[in-house]
Amino acid sequence: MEEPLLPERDQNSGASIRTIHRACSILRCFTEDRPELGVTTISQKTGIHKSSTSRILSSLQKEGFVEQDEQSSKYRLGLGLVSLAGLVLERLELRDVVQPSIRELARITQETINISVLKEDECINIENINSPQPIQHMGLLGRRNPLHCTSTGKVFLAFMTQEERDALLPEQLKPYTKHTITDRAQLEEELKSVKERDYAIAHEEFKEGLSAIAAPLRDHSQQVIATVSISGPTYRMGKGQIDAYIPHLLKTSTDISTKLGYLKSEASP
Amino acid sequence: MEEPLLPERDQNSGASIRTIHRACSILRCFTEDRPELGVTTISQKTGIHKSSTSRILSSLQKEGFVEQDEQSSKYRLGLGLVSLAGLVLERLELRDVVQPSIRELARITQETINISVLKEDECINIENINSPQPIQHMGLLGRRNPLHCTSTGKVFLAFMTQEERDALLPEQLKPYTKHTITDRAQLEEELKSVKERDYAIAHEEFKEGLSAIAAPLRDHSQQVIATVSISGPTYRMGKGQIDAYIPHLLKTSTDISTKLGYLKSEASP
DNA sequence: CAACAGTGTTGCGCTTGATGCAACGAGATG
DNA sequence: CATCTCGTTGCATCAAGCGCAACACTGTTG
Repeated sequence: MEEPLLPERDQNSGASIRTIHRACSILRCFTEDRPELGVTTISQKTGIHKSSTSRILSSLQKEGFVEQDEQSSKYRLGLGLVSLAGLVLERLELRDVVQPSIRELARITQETINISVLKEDECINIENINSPQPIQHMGLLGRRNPLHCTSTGKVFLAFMTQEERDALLPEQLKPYTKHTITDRAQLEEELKSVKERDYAIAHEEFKEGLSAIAAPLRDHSQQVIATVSISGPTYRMGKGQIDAYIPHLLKTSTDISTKLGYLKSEASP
Repeated sequence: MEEPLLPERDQNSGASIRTIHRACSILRCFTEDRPELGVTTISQKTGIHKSSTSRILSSLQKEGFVEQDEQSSKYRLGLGLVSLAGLVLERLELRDVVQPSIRELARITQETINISVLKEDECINIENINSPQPIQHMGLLGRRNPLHCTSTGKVFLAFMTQEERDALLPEQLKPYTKHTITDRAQLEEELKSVKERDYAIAHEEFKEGLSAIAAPLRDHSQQVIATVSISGPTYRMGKGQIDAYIPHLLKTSTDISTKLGYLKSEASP
């Protein structure tokens, strides 16, 4: 309704099968804020005719990818997706490797720990241990976050080449809070500092009241393939607390990187 | 190759859009044992022409639902699925409710804890805490398990009506190990006992060396909507150990059920 | 209570777009 | 270098998905 219509996304190279593209567009309509949607709404958001939308949803329902509420007859994403995603996660041997290390980090910090990977212009959480504390347990599996305003994202950006960064970042950086860095030059400065220190900090740059620190995980190819992060409410993540966490975070990241076959080389001035 | 062709599944009511059904069939080809598949293999498994298979895969790749290995050019499931599944999990308020209780249970038992829901004729793990112990951490998010030979599945079966059970269970129960109950009458006996005790035990009925116990979670409608289970290697789950775990398991399940609005009624002889 | 404004679903021809064929290029293998 | 086998792609065909419009249904409204 209030959202601008998503134009049927014009894929770059080679035509995608239209029906599949449409089905995926429909699945992508569902968000954290709007977990349940009606046919008409989806139709408006995607620009797909109402009857086609209804038929595609009905097909997806038979496949278990969406479910329909008995009463409201609205649609929501289905458990079939969870099964498939489970296979994806199972495939990532990374998850097994990190387990003991992050468990220890979680025990020490009592805050939420996340492992994220880069996927196009977002980072996706592939493993998390939630904070046992009553207030806040943000980190959620599969959650996608922007790059320029999260500790995790800034780590990925910092270890890219300038070209890769330019390809991923838009001209105008979207402000999420009043602390979000929206100036490209300023962001570049920040990233340089991240690269030097080997970790990134984000204080309420993405969400008010949320702070996080992240460090890179590297494998045998010396590439940054993932990040480990600690996140929690800002009032528990003050300067002193973060300074205390940093050594543990860096120890965790180097431990995991070593297990992944990373050999620390001094040849990176 | 060695697998029998999946006939293009004839859905019961109303025709599904063919392309979508095909795409989903292709996605379902990937399993735990075969996380990477080539076009030809998929084509044979699904019975879809090789060229169509290639095109559908290519479309799914553009959507992030599958990835293609650079070298082998084989396909595997993609991270896009994890993002969508994340939204599904987020939607299940159940997950939030159970967190503190199962964390406590994990702390006490030091074994893997799973929360599962019933989806058609399988149970799906929607939340888990892995055992911190070095040997075995089975429970995996999104993992689908059969009903008749798992503690979790037997709980679901035990609290169904006879008709529901008959609809879900095949004539011939598939033997997974030499301990799997394959006789329907014997299973009914077992389920009656599960219903009386309010928990189920499975000793190597699904996988050799794996044991588990499960209890039902009920909501305000008095229905069993999920289960909580403790699983671990059999040598750590002997008779004595299980007897020690049962009270904790039952306490956890009743705690969660209470939070879900379940009111224990004595009126069920 | 009838008219209405929503919803999601469904026959029905039309034509678009996904299909199967076959040829192709790229690696691997002998 | 010939020969597999793999995944991809141009092309003509025609079935399959499409938009239209009518439908059934619910809840609201004058």
